[in-house]
Amino acid sequence: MALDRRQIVTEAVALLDADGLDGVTLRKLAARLGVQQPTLYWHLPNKAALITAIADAILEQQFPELVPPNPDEPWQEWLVGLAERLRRALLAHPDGARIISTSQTSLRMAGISELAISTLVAREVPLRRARLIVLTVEHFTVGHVLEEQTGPPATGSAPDFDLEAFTTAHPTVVAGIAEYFQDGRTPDDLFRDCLGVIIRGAAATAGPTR
Amino acid sequence: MALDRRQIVTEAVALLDADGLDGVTLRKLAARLGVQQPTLYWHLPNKAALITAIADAILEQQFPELVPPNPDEPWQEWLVGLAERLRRALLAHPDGARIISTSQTSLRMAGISELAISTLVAREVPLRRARLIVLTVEHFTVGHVLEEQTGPPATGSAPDFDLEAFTTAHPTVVAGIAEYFQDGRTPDDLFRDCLGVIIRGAAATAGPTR
DNA sequence: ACCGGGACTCTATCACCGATAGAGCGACTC
DNA sequence: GAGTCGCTCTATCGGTGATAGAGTCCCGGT
Repeated sequence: MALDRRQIVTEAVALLDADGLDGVTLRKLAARLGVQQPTLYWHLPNKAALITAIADAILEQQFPELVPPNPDEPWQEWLVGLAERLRRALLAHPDGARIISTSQTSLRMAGISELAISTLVAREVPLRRARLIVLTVEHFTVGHVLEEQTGPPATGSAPDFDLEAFTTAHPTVVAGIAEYFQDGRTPDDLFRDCLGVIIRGAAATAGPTR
Repeated sequence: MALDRRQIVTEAVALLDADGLDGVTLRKLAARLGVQQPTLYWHLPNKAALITAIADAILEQQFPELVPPNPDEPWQEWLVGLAERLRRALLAHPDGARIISTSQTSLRMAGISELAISTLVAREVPLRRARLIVLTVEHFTVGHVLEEQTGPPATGSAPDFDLEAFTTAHPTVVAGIAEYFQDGRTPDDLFRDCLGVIIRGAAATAGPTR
């Protein structure tokens, strides 16, 4: 029963979930598939291709189909929803953001861009502005999740991190964090709020508000 | 004459410039320093620490000192300039964006955040909004440069990339690129224009325009 | 003058990684 | 039955980050 690419990618994602990106090894992956490591090279040209395939699978999971907004939904809301789905796709697996930023531009990502830009254009946003807005949202999302996932070094076990010194050196940063999360706000809210800054700017001169 | 950390980092950056991030190897670095590889472990706990040190050095090169804006400069302009300096810092070395996104939050990066947020607060932007704006700008910048540096796979030698198929599948994306660059615009302009979207949103409800 | 200790570098070696070469094997076709 | 193609195997390469533990050399205290 021949090994097929689909099965390889599925198991690779499972391995990613279990061991993180650094744990995704051709040998470990082969072992999971009950096969020797060089066998994988019959199906893949190299490891980078595997990573790209994983990136595609991660996106596919959250974007099984690309759907434009309802005709009466403002594009701003729809675009926010798209960015939130993208973020959830990246957060759904360890190092998700690292993976899609490592892989060369995947076709599926281009498909998302195509949908987003053309949707805005259909809403009479000029092409140039539509592209700027979508690029901004996409790049911000990747950058943001990248930091979300790199973020906490370890659970309370910082290597030599001196919190007290950090606080006195960066009082405003610390105060800003404390202020934001004091009343029950979550990282989801933070992402949405940052996104709001972009969308507000996008709506400002994008043409008609809806 | 003892090897010192400063010297190690300097040579590591040179090696990065020559061979890219994947070329930064403890053995190659040691060879440049006229030393055996395990010697480096007396000065560094592990390779991750080296990457973090490189990230710090890259930022230091573009931000030798952290200067607030002139009293009469609008914070919007100043923040754009800050983001552009950050981008140039990342672009100045191969894989610059990958490096700072890999390294755990460096102190120098926190210093930049501190300066930016406190500057906006001094201009009477509420703390919460100041933080949102700065986070948005920073994350966007990293995400943007990350793609700028990952971008072109090779000079005309795409692996199996079918441009024609891509164009028919993503007409709006391709049209957007063509439209933007047709009249001499540069990637620098693209970054600035995207940043403009964010800044416009930031100014919209940030309080006084200046 | 000695000598002990710490700073710094060395050799040797691990376990593991991605990748390649080339043999083997089974099924299917002619 | 012979050959071919699809797929997997064994063996092995060069390279990587990391550790163990043995020097070496200088400097300060006695």
